[in-house]
Amino acid sequence: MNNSSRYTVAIHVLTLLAYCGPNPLTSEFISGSVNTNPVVIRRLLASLRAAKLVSSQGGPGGGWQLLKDPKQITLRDVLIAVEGGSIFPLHSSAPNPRCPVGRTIQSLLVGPFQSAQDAMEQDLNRTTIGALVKRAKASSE
Amino acid sequence: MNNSSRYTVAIHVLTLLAYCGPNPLTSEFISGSVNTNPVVIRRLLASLRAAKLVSSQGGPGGGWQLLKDPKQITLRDVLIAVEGGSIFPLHSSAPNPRCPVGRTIQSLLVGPFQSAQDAMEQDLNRTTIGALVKRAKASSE
DNA sequence: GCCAGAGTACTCGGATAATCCATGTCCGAGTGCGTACGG
DNA sequence: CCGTACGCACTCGGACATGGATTATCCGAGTACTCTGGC
Repeated sequence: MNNSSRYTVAIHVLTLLAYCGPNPLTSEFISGSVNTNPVVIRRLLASLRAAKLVSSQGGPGGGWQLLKDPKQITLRDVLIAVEGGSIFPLHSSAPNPRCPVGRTIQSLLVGPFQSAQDAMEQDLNRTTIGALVKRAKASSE
Repeated sequence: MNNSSRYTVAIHVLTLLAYCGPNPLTSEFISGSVNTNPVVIRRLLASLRAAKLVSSQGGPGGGWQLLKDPKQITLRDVLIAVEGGSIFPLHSSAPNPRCPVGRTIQSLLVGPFQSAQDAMEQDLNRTTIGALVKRAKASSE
């Protein structure tokens, strides 16, 4: 598993976009909230754009906007957008095929890994960006 | 070897230890099956030893042995041993506390993240190292 | 024949170099607005 | 007064350094077996 905070930051950014309404936000502004570099935000949003969650616009008044209703974006959608495929990557270099365990272990793990990921994604589907925005607004009062 | 495959390699190694019976295996032998460096195996097994899953022995005839019945080791145990705490790390640097989203997002995510991880771990608990060994032996016939 | 001791081979464990990935910095490409000029 | 063309500020996007982390290599510490010499 990639122990990076990409996923958390992605949720943060989408929540911020939804929180600040329909007007576009620049990567520099967003980086001020996340407390990181604008380029990191751009690269992260590029993968979210590939997942059709956001759009980018250049020039003055440009920036990033949501393409979907925040209530329709679940944490599962975000996870898939930033992590791509499986949460549990297999060996980066193939195991030894001459070992009875090495040549079968990957095929044996596909099932349990997929099952565990499905269980997790089903749980993540229960939370939407819209719900996070609602709670954030409630907390800021 | 990518850090992200630590979990898969850990399962591989434990399965191999269980497969090869009670006799200890050296890190060099194990690395031959995983197809990586012996030191990587040692460091990985060090964390499994900290979790009381394996023991190490120096000298001739030494190596690594399981400390528990393979049927009693679940994939969840392995995950906790190698990943430690949470699957979804929060921001590496704290978000901007002056932003209403930044100062609340982390506390808002703790719940959903914990819930999703619980769901995943519950699913991982269904598979044991013993079951993997059984399937590996069945496949090699 | 039996025991003690040294020697040797084997394994883990830690320290140090090399490599890889993520992050940060810089500059170019494109866009939209404002302004100035000409009709 | 109106329309057009130019210039400028702003933003994203990609190319090139930089830093930290992971990995690989090397050497030392400890252990068990084996061989040898003495009793």
